[in-house]
Amino acid sequence: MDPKSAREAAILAVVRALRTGEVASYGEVGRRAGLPRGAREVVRVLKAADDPTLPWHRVVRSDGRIGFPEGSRLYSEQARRLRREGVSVTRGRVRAKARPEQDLDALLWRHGD
DNA sequence: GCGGTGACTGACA
DNA sequence: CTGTCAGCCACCG
Repeated sequence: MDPKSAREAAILAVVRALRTGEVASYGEVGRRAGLPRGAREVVRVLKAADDPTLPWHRVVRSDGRIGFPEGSRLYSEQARRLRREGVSVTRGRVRAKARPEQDLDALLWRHGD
């Protein structure tokens, strides 16, 4: 198989594997797909993807912010989809569901803030 | 081939 | 907290 579509397939598989309410950064998706410096390629693949069932909204920046400029159409689209999954989005900041009893947040999103 | 670009990132001020 | 900045890398004109 040609290596280009192999990379794309790997990235798409990683994104599709994200479960409801789970978020990952572009860089993290790249790493899981075997591309340690692939953040920008993840972006390219997401942009080019035509699959409407692809959960692209679960991919955000490494600092926990949404990749689009606040106020843009895609920004609100992503924020809406995330909130519908129980992910809070405040002032551009995304974080997984707060679970005081479990430490799921740290597990999924080791941010150490 | 070459320079510009971007849904990025980590480091630093 | 907010900004730069240098790396990064596939794509595009």
